[in-house]
Amino acid sequence: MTPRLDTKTRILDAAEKLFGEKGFDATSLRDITAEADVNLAAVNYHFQSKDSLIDAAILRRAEPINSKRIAMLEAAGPHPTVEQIVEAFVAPILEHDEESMAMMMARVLSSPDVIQRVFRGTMQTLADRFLDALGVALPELSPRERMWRLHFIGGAAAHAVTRGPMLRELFGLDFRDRKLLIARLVRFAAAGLRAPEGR
Amino acid sequence: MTPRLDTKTRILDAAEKLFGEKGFDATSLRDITAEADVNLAAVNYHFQSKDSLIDAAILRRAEPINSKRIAMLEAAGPHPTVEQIVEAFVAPILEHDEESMAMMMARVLSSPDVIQRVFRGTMQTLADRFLDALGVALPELSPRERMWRLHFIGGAAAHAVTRGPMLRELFGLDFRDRKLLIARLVRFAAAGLRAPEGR
DNA sequence: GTCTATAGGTTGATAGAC
DNA sequence: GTCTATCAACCTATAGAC
Repeated sequence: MTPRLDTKTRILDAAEKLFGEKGFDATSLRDITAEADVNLAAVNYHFQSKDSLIDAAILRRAEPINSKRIAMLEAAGPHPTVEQIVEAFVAPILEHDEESMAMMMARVLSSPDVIQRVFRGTMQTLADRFLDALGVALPELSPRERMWRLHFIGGAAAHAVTRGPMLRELFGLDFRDRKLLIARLVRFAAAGLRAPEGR
Repeated sequence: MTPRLDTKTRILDAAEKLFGEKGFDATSLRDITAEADVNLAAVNYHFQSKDSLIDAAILRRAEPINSKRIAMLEAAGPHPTVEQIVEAFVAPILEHDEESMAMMMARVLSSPDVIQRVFRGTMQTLADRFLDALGVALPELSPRERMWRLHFIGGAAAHAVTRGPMLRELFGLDFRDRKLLIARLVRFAAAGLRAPEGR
């Protein structure tokens, strides 16, 4: 039998699942404690408030993901291709084992309020790192155009995750499709990045 | 002086604004009636429930937008270019006068629950229409690849809208930037659509 | 660390006077 | 059609026993 995880982890796991499924505002602490099979008061003991729990749930995943992004980018050497840059940017979100986590991250990307509270410094330095890499691979693009295109790619990735379950309902998709989806997105995004800037 | 709009319209306007800013779940009926300067009970008189109000607020905008999408696609003639198809798909969302509406639509796109309840038939027929047009312009792409790429573009458009206000904080953007943003997105997406499918 | 109990506030919805 | 007043249900957060 699997040992019962400690309360704090159980809460985080349940919160992540429900935040992804229903969103942050629609998920109550009671929903979470029921899912985690722990007492309501345990939430406020281990975390101080609902907002702190949201932050903790997000940061538990965002940190390793962003680390992996940087690692993949550096593993590609000093002159990564456009494809390598894009894959380092999107693969760590899309390939993760737990779908619940990807769903929660998609919620984050589409909630300006949460993003502003949690991501501020972290995301900015990450974006700068990738914008620099893009600047080397595609020196003919203006900085502003690079920024917009990186946002487009982030939006496409988030959307792919959010709509994933719905699309899986329509077509039967097996587990290998996650790698295939990454390949699709990389090809699409790399071609978009290479488009001439125009005017 | 501008005449006071009727109560039903005032409620819809206020709901749209707040839904876009805070999301559907985080916006209470009291928030809405305060913003609209109408009585709380008026919401349940004109609309039956909060869910019905959400549906009404979305459909008031979705219908004209989708009509305009189809109109732009048909205005491009029987053999529209890839650029014309993309522009017909994204411009009606991005170019609309009221930012509040664009924000609300972005919320819809990132809420699987709401999308499933409201859009089911409408969005499916719209997507089919654009997938057919893409099939003519890019016959070498498989139907499934076309579908994924259209989703990527929808996600990029939604993301561009959601992050718009935040980006506007960082750089000073004037009102002409909406057309420029559309041009950027069209160029990026058209190049992505033309990428070879691979394998 | 985990529980019960409850405070204190907000929510969506409605009944009924005007 | 619009208002006041109110209900029942829900929420987050905390105090205090074990």
